[in-house]
Amino acid sequence: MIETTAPDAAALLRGAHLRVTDTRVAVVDALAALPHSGADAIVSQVAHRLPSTSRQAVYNVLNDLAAAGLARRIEPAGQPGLYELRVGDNHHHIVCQRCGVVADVDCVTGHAPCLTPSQTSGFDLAEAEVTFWGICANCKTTPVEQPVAAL
Amino acid sequence: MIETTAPDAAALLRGAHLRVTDTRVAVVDALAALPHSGADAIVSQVAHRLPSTSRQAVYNVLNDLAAAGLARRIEPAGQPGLYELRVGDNHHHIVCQRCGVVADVDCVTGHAPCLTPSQTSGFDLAEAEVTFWGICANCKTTPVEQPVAAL
DNA sequence: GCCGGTCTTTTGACAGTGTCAAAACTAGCC
DNA sequence: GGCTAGTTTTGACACTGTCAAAAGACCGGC
Repeated sequence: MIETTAPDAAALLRGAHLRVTDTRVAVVDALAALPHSGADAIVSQVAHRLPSTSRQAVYNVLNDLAAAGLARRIEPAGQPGLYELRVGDNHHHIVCQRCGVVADVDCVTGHAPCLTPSQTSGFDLAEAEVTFWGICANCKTTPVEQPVAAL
Repeated sequence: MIETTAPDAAALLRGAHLRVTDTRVAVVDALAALPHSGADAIVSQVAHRLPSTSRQAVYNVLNDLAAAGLARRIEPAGQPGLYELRVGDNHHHIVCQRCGVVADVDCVTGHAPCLTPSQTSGFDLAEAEVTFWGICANCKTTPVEQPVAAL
């Protein structure tokens, strides 16, 4: 499913002053279809529509999207970088320690108590990132298969 | 500096039921001297004392230390894994977006308001990890040189 | 003090993720 | 239609970390 080109993919790109190309539209669609997926998964997804697309092109597009603020890159420890289209809203992530699946968590407390450490060691604070670790509902009911991240 | 073998390195290892070897003591000392440093930096530091130490041995030791709970591995996005000896106390990290230097931040609010997201998407929550991003005092006063290098 | 078993380290190779560079191509605009 | 700058392709490479097997070192028992 979701082979359809979202009509707003092009608009999204234009809005960010990025040229609208097949590759980029396909990557945006892939991101919409597979949130929290790695570059590799995006490459596969894009390949369904544009088999000739190179891995490099996808990396370029993902970097462009991230630079333009259209996508966000997250990188939970022990996993390759993941990309998501949700940006601008301050949300966090919860990662399954067993299977690595990632879910969104809306900003923990509404405002941002965590975002103001008592001592910043002289840093100019730009943002805070919260990652929760746990076991997902699916893994809770399933015997151990293969751990992804150990902590 | 700090070429001295900390007298507690051996004790630390013994306490964790790990054999006390030169390599391990050297790695623990290196971690004490260079907190928040990557495997590569540890290898270099260890090489001062034990030039014959292989990269692989250091990786082994670091993994052993982490597994034994003596060290903790953190992995800020865009950087290789970093190790630190501080464990057990719930502290977080602030990372310089420009030079990559990492500083400790004691637990933000004393207790843990961030550690209880409203909705856990069915996850069994194990722990929360907070990473702050900003510009360190040093980079604030210096024009841009090169992004995320090491110290 | 010596011996043996087990744990560590060495050595060399390899896998995954991501980047660099240059040439060919294409979208957007005049 | 034609031009120019931005994109994509292709191929190679760097970095981080892991795997495997043999050699070596540590620790406990005798």
